[in-house]
Amino acid sequence: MGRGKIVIRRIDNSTSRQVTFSKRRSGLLKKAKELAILCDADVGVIIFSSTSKLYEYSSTSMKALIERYNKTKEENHQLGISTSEVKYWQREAATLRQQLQSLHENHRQMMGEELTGLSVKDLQNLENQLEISLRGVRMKKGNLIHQDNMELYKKVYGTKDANGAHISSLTNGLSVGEDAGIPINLQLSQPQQQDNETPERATKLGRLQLR
Amino acid sequence: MGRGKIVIRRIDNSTSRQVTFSKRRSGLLKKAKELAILCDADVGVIIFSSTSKLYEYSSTSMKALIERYNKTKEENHQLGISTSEVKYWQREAATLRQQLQSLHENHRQMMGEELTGLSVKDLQNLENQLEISLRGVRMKKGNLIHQDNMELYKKVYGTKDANGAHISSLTNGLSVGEDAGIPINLQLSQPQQQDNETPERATKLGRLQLR
DNA sequence: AGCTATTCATAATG
DNA sequence: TCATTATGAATAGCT
Repeated sequence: MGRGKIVIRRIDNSTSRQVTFSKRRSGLLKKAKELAILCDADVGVIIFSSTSKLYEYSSTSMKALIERYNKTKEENHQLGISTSEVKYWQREAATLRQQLQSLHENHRQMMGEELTGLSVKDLQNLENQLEISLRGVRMKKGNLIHQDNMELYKKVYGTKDANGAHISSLTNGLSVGEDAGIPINLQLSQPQQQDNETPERATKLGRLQLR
Repeated sequence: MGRGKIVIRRIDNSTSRQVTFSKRRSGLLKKAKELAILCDADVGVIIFSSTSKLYEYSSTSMKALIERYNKTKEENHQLGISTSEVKYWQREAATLRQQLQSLHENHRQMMGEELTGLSVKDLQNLENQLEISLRGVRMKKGNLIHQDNMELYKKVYGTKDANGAHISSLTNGLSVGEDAGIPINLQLSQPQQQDNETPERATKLGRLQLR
């Protein structure tokens, strides 16, 4: 339909390619409209030019059409595009939220809060765990203080072999039980707030908000 | 183009509408292909017949085309369709995962594990918190045992006023410090595993898997 | 952008 | 649904 037949292959001449694009584009969109009206169909056309400019037509709304398209595809092929992808991430978020909630409840129990609903046995287990934790923490603290002391010792008395009696006397104290009864001789800078001032809630961790 | 001119309006006759749909549909798809090839454009066509059957053409992949379309639209209008919805839920999941990880780390610390990297001050705070928790748990346990005892007492000695000396002697024991030194006289069924058997890790809560 | 000779698409029909 | 054909529409190549 023109002054001569053409073969369907990329038009090399940039200008005539541009011209043809313009003509045929409007032709295509017109045909799409006609089809939609004549045959009561739902038609959508998306065209990106080689320069990435967008042209489109949709008999209803493109959004609705695309969603309909996705839904249809999903049903047929289990081929998930955006819609099912959304579902996937929603499920993911839900799972994570549940885990978070569960862990949060547990955490509150370990903080000594929200203890209602626990049986005596539960409480006993919790108590045992807390004692174990406490021992672990005190042990670690003891180790750390000992290290700090050693380094301080070196600084004060010179860099050579500060081991010997000191180590053994201190390491003895580490298998300790109830209280942090480790002799603190040369503490660096941290003031030991011996006995309970009100500590901030958690060691790390900002506010948690569960939704 | 045909034996006579037609006006563009819905074809009433169902049969000829069907026929026209078939012809024009293939025509439209052909034109779309030609446009894509001739002019180096990215073209997609979606057609739903009046009976909801889907026909489509896309010069590349429809998924890619739709995503490109959405992205372009988003940039222009901030009109978010599926793609941005996916992003929303991805962000949501990422946030939750971070919270979970953070809480999990904190939890491990309260379990006396993963203590490396904490300063002496951190450890001191943790220790204080654990002591507070421990007091809370012991207090609660004491209350619970006392309650159980009272009920048992009632069952054994009759339903009337089992208060008096018993209560005061027990409630005294509740403000206790280091050990769960509450006299247990009449325990119901829970065997008191006095002193530390290995307790299961947490009180509740199954395995946590962070990804 | 227009114009127009041609080709193409398709309405009507069998 | 398929084939044929007359006709109008679309458009390639020019200006």
